[in-house]
Amino acid sequence: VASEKTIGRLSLYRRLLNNLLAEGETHVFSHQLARMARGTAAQVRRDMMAVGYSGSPTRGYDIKELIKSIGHFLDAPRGMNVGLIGVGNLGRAILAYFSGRRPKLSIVAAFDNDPSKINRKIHGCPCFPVNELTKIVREKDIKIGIITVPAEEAQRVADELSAVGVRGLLNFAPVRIIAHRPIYVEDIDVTMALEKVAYFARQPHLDEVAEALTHIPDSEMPVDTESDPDA
Amino acid sequence: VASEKTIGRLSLYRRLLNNLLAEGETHVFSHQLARMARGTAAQVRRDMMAVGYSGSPTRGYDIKELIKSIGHFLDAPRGMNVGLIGVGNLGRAILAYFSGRRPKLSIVAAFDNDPSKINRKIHGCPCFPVNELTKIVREKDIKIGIITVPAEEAQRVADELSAVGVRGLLNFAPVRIIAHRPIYVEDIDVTMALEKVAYFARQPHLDEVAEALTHIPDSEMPVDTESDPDA
DNA sequence: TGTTGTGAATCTCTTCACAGCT
DNA sequence: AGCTGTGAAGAGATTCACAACA
Repeated sequence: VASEKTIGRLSLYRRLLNNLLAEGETHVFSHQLARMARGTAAQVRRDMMAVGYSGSPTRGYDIKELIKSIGHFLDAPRGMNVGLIGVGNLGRAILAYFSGRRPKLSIVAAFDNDPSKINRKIHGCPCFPVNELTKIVREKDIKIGIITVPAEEAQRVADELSAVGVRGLLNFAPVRIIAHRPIYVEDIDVTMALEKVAYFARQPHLDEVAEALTHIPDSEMPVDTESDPDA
Repeated sequence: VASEKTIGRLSLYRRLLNNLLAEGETHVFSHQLARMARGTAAQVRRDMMAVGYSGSPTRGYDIKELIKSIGHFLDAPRGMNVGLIGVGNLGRAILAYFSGRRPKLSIVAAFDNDPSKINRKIHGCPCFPVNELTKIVREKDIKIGIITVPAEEAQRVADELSAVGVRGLLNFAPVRIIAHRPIYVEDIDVTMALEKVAYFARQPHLDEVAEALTHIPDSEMPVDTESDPDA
């Protein structure tokens, strides 16, 4: 078990590694991965400790092997089925993005009440009426729910899902869901994110504020400077 | 200036406070706000220190006043204009959600290349062709960009935006943007979020894991127990 | 030389615990 | 009695810095 932050970064590393692989690379050093992930080399190495993968001091990390190790660590061995509730613009965007990818984490059912949406496939995903939620979640062994319904309905949907044994929720509705049994809830709150951007964008010249460190003069690398401090 | 986490929570508190106000409440205690925000009372009080608002020991916080104070602290006095690039499903979802709200943070222009979308209003927001991006950003004094284009185009769009003086980006594309000048970037990475949920949902019985603490038996409150330890 | 892996130090965030107020 | 505001302690996350290795 690792911290929430580490898990998030591992997911990011994996995506970056897949990109590298697609470009034909075979090995990568911690500082390279760090730069792509906007982090530090030490951080990358620390995260690798969590997955238990070791690189070679000469060649760095073997990309293929590392992807496999991260997969071992992150993914459920037999994958996990996901359901999406609320096929509005946002729901469709997510269906489109995930359709076909990630066999270990596939959206196997969508739910909505609009008759024009139900009983057909949307971006490759079958869509059911919401009143069949319980039935289908059981049938398809859905363990994770993505909530993309309007704010007013989010709590009710969450209650239903957790009652049928769903173990995790990704909630896009601008509401803090109150769970009545142990369940992991991750909120994606666009308003909060936008207000954060507005706040930090406005800070006079905290140019070097956390995330803004993205600005790196190409020449110097953010390697932890194991270099001579007297230089 | 406050930490990223504090800013996020303040944005959340404000939304919760507005809900309370709509329900006719006038005052709130730190532990009430904390429960709604899934936090602790001490945390709430600490965050209040950042905005510099003081409550009364007897009545708690005056909701109206507190909302005003948070606004003072978070919002730019004259507001900030926002532009959205990429009017796909996701872009439309965001336009729909923000249309009309937040006068201090309004989306004043959208951009896309699809001829059927440009030169008309979508959810109340005028839509322009992407090749007019620079011109319109200048004209409308846009300071924040929301990137909802496909991954391949995200970096290019970000470069253009930062070149015209945009100071913050909210990026939905599954790409780590490399900034070439100081600019604040906040990524919303749905894949990462979903994988996080999958990971923690799967943990055997770390029922009490961080976010899962949502499960509160209604009776007992997560007040910091300034109570008698001998009881 | 330049890298990895990791104990130790540092930095940041959260919680505790209590004085002060009403 | 029960709350707020806050110094101080505690937890947690990140970074440093160096031994070990190729």
